[in-house]
Amino acid sequence: MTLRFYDTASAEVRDFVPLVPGNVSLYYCGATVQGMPHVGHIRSAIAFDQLTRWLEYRGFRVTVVRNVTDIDDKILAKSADSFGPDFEDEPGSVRGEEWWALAYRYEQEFLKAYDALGVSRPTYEPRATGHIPEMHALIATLIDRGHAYPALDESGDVYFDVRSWSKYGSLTRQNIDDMQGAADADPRGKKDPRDFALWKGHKDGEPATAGWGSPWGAGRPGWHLECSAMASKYLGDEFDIHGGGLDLRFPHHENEMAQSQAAGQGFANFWMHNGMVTYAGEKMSKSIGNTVSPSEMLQLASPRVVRYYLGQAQYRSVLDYRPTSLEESAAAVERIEGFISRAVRALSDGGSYGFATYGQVPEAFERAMDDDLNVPQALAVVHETVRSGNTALTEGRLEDARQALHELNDMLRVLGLNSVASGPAADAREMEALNVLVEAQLAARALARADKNWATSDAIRDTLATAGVVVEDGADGASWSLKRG
RNA sequence: GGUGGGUUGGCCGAGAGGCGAGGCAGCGGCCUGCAAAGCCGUAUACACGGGUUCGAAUCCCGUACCCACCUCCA
Repeated sequence: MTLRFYDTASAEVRDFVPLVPGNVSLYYCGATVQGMPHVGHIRSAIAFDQLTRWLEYRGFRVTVVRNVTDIDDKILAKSADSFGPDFEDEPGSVRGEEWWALAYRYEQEFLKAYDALGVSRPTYEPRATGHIPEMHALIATLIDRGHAYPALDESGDVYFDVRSWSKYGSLTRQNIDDMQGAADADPRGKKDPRDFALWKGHKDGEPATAGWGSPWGAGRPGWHLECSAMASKYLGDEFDIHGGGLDLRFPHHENEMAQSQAAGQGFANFWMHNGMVTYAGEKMSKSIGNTVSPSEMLQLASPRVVRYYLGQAQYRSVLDYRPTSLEESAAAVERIEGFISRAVRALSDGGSYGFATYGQVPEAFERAMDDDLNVPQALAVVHETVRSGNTALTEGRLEDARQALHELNDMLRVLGLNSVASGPAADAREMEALNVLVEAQLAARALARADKNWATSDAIRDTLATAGVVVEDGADGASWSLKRG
């Protein structure tokens, strides 16, 4: 078996070998907490969660860092608006909200969404504002080495000098001189319009809390610099994988790579980028206004179904959301859950799942995941296992059914489908009461059926169906479940 | 203009020279008192035009269209 991942920097699928045997260091870009999360953000997190889980299945110890960018232009602007006369009361918005309060509020919203959809917590989740000294050190190194300079005007900015770094553009294979709009960009105090800010000088009107002292004057961090500083702090000067959305390749990741390597670091060995979520063929984004939020999706389907949907495609492909998408995923998930509940009932074996170490997944599943996380192919193995398990149950081959159930369980764990709720959390006492009532109805129905009184039997089934209780007759009697919304 | 990626059956979505992944929907059957679930079967699918080859969805050349990025973006 060989693990292989697509590396954006070399534009090819390469064998993955960690720098330190047995350990993998992964940094992926998290949220800029300037607004509510949409499912595009969550898809990215799910993709890197699947990566993490697969590496863990393969026996690696994985250190995961996902940053929070908790200061930027939009956060400050939005906070400023909340003090202004044009402030509009949207759901969840707060009048007169300081930038740091606003950032924290959205950070919590992202966490809620990640948790609801079974995205494992990273090992570290550093905030940009907590790493100002590390950024200063990096800037100082870059200035010493001749790759950065204080702005030529009085802005207090510090810029990276792209002309001083011959490899600038190599991540995205771009030639500096071919970059569109470079010529007409506002040069401000830059030597070259493509130079980007490492440090942004404090401006009049910005809150004093949004400025930190530095050798180059008060200011705040540039976006790209944060990630460079935090990645090397937690993972070292060289680490295995840097991830993020495809839209971050340029300028964000190109700039990160330039800064860190110009400062003498090896930086990321692999660059992995997830594809965009689109809506009717267009990239989901705030500016277009075509976003769908995790909570909207969770109103339409269970967390497990939403996770299945967002994680079903190969992570690099475009995922186009359409109205029927969740229904199709729901049907697929119900097929899987149907086998599990039948198997657990037949095997009286419900207690041993959900934790403990990974067992063994089918070889075909391993091959699929090893090959750049081919989840669609892996899901084909999941469904084949469900089919053969169902057949084993029908034919009374309980050991084979047990084997299928165990394998299925491990596959679902790797895909993160075991750590999300399959339906709205039910109150245990209410479920208990419901169970007593339904079982009483089913007992009455069993009597009617024994008398071949089909009218009564069907009436009971219909009544229960009206209440959302689905009855299924099996060889060993009737069973019931709650219909999903 | 530059860079990267696409176009697969009614829909989603893998594959990458010869055996039609898988799911959803549909159709037929088995099972069932009837259902449901399950199982079995079921499709002249690979944007277009050339070429290479015994054989091309897959390789080569060309064309069309779509998407992303080119300093806000997951």
